[in-house]
Amino acid sequence: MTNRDTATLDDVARRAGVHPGTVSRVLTRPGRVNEKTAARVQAAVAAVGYRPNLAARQLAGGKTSRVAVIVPDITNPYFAEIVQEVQLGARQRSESVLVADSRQAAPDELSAVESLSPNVDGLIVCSPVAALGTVRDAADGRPIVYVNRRGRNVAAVHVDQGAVVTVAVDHLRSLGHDRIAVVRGPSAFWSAEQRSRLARKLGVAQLGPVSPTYDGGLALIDEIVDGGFTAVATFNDVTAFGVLGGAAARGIRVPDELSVIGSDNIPFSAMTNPPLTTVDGCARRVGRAALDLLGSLLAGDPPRVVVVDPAMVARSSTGIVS
Amino acid sequence: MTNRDTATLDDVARRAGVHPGTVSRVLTRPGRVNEKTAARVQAAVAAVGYRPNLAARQLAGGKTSRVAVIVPDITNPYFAEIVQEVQLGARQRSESVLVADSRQAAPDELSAVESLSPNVDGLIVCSPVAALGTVRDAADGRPIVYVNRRGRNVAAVHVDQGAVVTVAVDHLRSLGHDRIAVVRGPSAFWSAEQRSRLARKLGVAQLGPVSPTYDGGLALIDEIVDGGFTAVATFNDVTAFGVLGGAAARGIRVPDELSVIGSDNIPFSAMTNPPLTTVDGCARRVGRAALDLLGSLLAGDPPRVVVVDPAMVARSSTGIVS
DNA sequence: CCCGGTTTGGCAAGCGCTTGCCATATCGGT
DNA sequence: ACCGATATGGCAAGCGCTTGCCAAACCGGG
Repeated sequence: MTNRDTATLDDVARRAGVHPGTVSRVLTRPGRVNEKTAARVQAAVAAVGYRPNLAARQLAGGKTSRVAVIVPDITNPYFAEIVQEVQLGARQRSESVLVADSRQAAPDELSAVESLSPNVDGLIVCSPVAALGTVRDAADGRPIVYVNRRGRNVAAVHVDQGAVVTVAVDHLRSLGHDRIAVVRGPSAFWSAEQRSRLARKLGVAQLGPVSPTYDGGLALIDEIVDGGFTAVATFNDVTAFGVLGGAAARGIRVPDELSVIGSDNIPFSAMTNPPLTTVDGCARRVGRAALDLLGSLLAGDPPRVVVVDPAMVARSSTGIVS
Repeated sequence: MTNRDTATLDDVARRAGVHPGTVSRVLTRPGRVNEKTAARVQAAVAAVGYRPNLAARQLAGGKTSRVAVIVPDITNPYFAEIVQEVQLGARQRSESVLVADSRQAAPDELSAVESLSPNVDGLIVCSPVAALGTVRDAADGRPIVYVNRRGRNVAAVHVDQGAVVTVAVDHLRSLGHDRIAVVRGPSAFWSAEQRSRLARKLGVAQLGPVSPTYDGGLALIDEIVDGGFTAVATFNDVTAFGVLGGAAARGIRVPDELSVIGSDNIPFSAMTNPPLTTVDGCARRVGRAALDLLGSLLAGDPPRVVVVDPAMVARSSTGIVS
């Protein structure tokens, strides 16, 4: 039983004694209609409980009131937090969010962009691995905000990747470590490349690249031991968990014998044993900024880049060198 | 530049030498059109790269090719996995998924259902806390599949909550424990109530209820110690992490002095120290089943309930009683 | 060959909204 | 009072698609 009580523009118009077109203007073109009339219309809108039909609106005008978020892995809390934040912000603007999981595969990424684009006002693409040009083409003209990826003349919000490395290495050095290793992430990631460059500049040893997973970290332990490192900074928290696991399996005490520092500061990083020292990736701030940036793009502003500063979160997986 | 001038039904019709209405039928009413003509139309569709305009389709016919998933917390990997699985299945059916995070609050839950409903074919609502009647009303006639919540005459897929408790308690008893405590979840959750009932029936002590968070578990440690329990089964993995954390803080060795068993089997449960024994909530299976069930509802089938059996995942946070 | 029944495909009426184009009202200035 | 500029709101043409209705074509049996 479909009780389609959905009031239409015409209902509102009739009740307010104006033309439907006028109602439409009141709702979408502030200032275009006389204040007095507008008030009358608004009253009618409230009275009949009018809710615009998005499909009709999109058909006629092109506006969808929807945004898409594409993440490499929704199961990773870092991205889940971004999605959550975007969703929260979108709700405030009466927009809804479509999400797609690309499984870090360029083809999935592109097909997601391509199939979602026609039905959203804009997209937020997180840590894309596909070439930015192909993404843009797949988006069919819809504005895009990239997260943790930069490019020529594109809107983006990203954590300062150089600072991530600097902050971690500084922390470790201040603890007296000088046998420090930085773990490389998959080279398909822009962030991984940025960090690698900085590590090189800092003259810090690099391990990997390994896949940014638990197993990736686990597999690293031999290399760490063999290299005689006393501290290691991983690509992300999950990888750090792997290192922690590997250390535990080998009976290596953390932080006494090995200091481990992650990246992202996902909620779980505070729940491990020992709690993980990590560099906060500010997921919520990033998510919020991405949505705001998309909003400004939609408003016609030129592409901008927002850089957010990472912050050290010192917990118990790092300690003074023994 | 933009060769995406989106071919329309008319373009296809012209190219195939038929009426637009016929093309529409070929695309949406299998068998309604002569096979020969249909083939010609399909060829034309492929030739011009036709992609149906969802907005127009929804306006005219009501079908949206979209489903909504509402979760209490997308940041919890259990739900993230469900969303991921739904998204995966939806992609195969060329549907997209809208997600909303209700923050476990009934009002948010209802407003999400209400605002999403008009623009989706159906909804999957996970662990709702609101009264099912109000949810149904908010959905304005759209079919709903509930996850981990049962109700009279509604479609649902849920883990057998009784079995979750049974399986955990059996595991613990087989290890020799007889001072076992089961942690209650928030009574707003159907699953929490079901488990509580079973625990009572099994004659097992219950602790809490506590919020299903790390802090909730952390706070439990005193009660556990004071109660002299040698084993505790928590409401979910995150709560178990809290208990693990509390135990570590008090110098209580797990599993030697205390066995801890979680529930959900989120990926992180394998990454803790010690790795957490848990009852698998089969997120992916649940997500998949929910989407399939929604599909059958959409096809006109009557509401059905799918029960999935939980499975023990024995790891290292449980051991024989000392 | 004829006839009623069944396919098949054309036709056009919308679905609810936005927006360019106009006609009319309004208004300040002279 | 008169005039042009400007603010206001009506009008209707679609946006791309689905679908009920109907006519033409087709089928098999008598």
